[in-house]
Amino acid sequence: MARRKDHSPEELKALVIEAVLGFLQEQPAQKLSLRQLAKMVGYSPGTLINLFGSYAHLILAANAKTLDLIADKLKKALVSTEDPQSQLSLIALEYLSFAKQHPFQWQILFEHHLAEEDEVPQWQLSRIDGLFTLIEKCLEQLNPHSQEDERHKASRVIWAAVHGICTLEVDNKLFAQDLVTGESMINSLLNHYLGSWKKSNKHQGDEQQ
Amino acid sequence: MARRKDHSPEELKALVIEAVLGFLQEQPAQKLSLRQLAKMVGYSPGTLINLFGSYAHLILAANAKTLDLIADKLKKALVSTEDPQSQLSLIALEYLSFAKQHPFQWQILFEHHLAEEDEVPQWQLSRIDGLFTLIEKCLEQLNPHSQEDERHKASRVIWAAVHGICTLEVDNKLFAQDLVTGESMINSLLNHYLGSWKKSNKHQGDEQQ
DNA sequence: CCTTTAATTAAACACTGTTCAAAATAAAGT
DNA sequence: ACTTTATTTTGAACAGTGTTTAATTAAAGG
Repeated sequence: MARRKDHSPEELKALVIEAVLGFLQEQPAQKLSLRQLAKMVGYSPGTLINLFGSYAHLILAANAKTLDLIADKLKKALVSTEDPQSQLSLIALEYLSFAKQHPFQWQILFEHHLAEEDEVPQWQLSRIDGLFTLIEKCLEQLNPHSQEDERHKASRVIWAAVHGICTLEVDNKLFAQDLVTGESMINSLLNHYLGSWKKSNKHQGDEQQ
Repeated sequence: MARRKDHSPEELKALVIEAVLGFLQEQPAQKLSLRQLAKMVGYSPGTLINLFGSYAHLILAANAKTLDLIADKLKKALVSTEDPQSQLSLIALEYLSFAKQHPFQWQILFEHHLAEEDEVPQWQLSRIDGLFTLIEKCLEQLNPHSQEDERHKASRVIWAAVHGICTLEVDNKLFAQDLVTGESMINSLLNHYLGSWKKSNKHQGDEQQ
């Protein structure tokens, strides 16, 4: 039992990740396991472990793929219009759309925690940084007189807020009446927040008291 | 091996929940297990299961306790000032403060998912509804001319946004420079969003396009 | 005092991720 | 072509998980 070489390591990795994401299209992450994943791709559990290092790192690799898919969606949405506020609105709605279409894939992306002894790898961090840069560029178009640290902060606020809306929508924890959807909440958030933000240039109205 | 009656069922439940929350003060939820929890309180795993029904429902009971603790904190913060915007700011900051002080307890509160076959119990839903009512009352003071469905939506937007900030702060996924803290983000969010919201009464400026 | 009732648990069950030595084969060396 | 080396793959064992169940025992009722 050795060297079947049906697949190269990279091929096998891609195969496994595909199996993970396929599974998560229909069942939650709790029901996924290394052993049945191994059965799906026709290899033994041990093989998958010395491919990825551990089950946790296997999930991390699948999450990296998910992040790439999301980044692609957002970048495609970005080019469909010129107006920066519309751009922000579109990428936020695309973000929500992905979360709703792939709820389990979305959940595991943010609920999977590595053991604290090994830190999140660099390639994962730079992926996220790229998404923030996307937003900051919109903000710069929206208010060219804004300072970089203002845009830095606003990008975090906006993303965290949109992210919160998506999370609670997917988890069904908004307890909102039917007319209040994730989409309408994102519109409300962006219109009010950006409406005020783009007017507040020379550092006033941002801090309270 | 039977009927020790060292504790009444309610006493034992409280004891177990205390053990859960105590454990989560120092270790993440993944490292908690029914078996070592049983050892902590000096009972067998089976006893805990027919007390709570299952491990998932045991965690749910601990989460209910957490929600009560949070609700208490927020209500106490509410009475310390009269100004509605300050009230909203204070309860949001208290919410963040709890998340930072009890990160693992906080995480399990929102990352624990019941199997879809049994729905979330009613007493859990009404607890959350109470928190939304808190916010809606502030919004009514902030803008007495606002309509109920406007406040309904705004309360969801604000809470989801604050919640997103807390989640990403706890998970260390904001990737913000040192000056941008969860607190400063909450201030930015509330000042800009509420600043625009309280002026937009008669249904305008809320929907986009 | 005996019977019934109910609480408690040990043991078994079917899982889980991980480790490791053994097995199998492809590639390299002669 | 044959041997050796190196590498990939895995089955089996291990320690752990939540859950079920039959057996045990203490308390309550008559």
